[in-house]
Amino acid sequence: MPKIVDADARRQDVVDAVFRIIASDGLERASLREVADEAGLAVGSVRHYFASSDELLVHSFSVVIDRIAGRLQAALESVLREAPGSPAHHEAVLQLLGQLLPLDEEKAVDVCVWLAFRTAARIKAVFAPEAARSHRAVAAVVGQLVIQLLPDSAEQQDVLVTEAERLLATLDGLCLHALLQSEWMTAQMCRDVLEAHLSGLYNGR
Amino acid sequence: MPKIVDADARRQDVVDAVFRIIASDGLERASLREVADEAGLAVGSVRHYFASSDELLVHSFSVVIDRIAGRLQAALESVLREAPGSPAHHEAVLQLLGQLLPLDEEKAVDVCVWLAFRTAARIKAVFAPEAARSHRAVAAVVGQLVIQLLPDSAEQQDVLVTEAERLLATLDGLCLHALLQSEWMTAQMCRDVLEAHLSGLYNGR
DNA sequence: GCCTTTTTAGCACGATCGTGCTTCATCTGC
DNA sequence: GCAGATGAAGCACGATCGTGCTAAAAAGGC
Repeated sequence: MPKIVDADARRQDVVDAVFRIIASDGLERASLREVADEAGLAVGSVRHYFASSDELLVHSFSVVIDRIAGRLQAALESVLREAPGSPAHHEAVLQLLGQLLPLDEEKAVDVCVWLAFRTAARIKAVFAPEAARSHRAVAAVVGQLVIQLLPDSAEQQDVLVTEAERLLATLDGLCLHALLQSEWMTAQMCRDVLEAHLSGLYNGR
Repeated sequence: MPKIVDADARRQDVVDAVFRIIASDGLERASLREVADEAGLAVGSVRHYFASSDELLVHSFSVVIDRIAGRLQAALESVLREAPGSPAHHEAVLQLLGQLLPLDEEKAVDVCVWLAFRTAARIKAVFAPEAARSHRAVAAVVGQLVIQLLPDSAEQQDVLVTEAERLLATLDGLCLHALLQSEWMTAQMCRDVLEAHLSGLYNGR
């Protein structure tokens, strides 16, 4: 009876439009009208798939979290497959950390949208649950990575926590700088900073 | 002839209202009407002192940059007064880096407003010049600090640049986390992370 | 006491926003 | 072929925004 449309695919098209708008014009410009235009639909159509503006944005937040967390998880498994200390292991670690940086066009959109939602969650309470989920997911992966990199400090829980938090902070700071000063914070500079941080991790303990 | 009002003081009152609104409700809520209400004035009065909304916001950005840069400069002079390696020197360095973190209520407002304007500058071109000035000012201080902390690497320009950028990234990341997850990223955690980073800097080279 | 200039206050316009609601088109199952 | 569910589109309302503009209020100089 109904007109058959792949609803999930349509929803994803709309979410992609949201991502493009946030990446280019910021979260505050991601209104229903702008999103509908970008997706080539009418406002009423977008609202057919998302009950409200908040639901659309929260769902978009959720999608970008899943995308990033999925890439992180896959990269973590690559790290765990390599022998600690080997060059391949080192490269896999760099690859993992690079998932959180805007090193190519696709990841640039993702981390930009991701950061926009996280900062917006400070003000807009509807984003808070997803922001907390995002934080837990990333912290879990980076925490496991730090445990892997600092096996000698396994008994010193506080050292592991501090180092995980330090690595997380450096990553978020790099991400911020790469997004705000892209001409200065190049991909090479990101890699140099990560190398320096890792070498400090290896030698320090 | 005129009604005598200290125009500069009035402008500062309005700017303070802008700060409070941004810190509590975000930059996008800092409209002329909200700012006027917060300052206890009428919209027309605010517009008497600031030609437009953009001028008000850009001037507010400039004020917060000067505040932070001034504190950084003063802290840098304290650092330079102490003998490198002494406990007093170490404490002065921590004090300097803490100027960029929301460790008390006053600094929390400042760094929150500061971050809001910097991220907005990615989208709103009117903020770009001040954002660039902010970046230069902070990078100059942190750069001098890194030179002071790594005298042995004075000839390796690239090492100094990388370490300055790494310290900047860690600071911005800590600031972001402290603002977004204030219950987890406490002042003590910030200090632990900074201590770990500095100890890595001392031993690494 | 009045005049002039600064300060304060307010109105009105067009633009944008989210959203409740209605209307039309489209396609499937019978 | 047609009934009915579903997708697509649009209107209208109230709220908020920046801004051009006007007008009242306040206060020092004469």
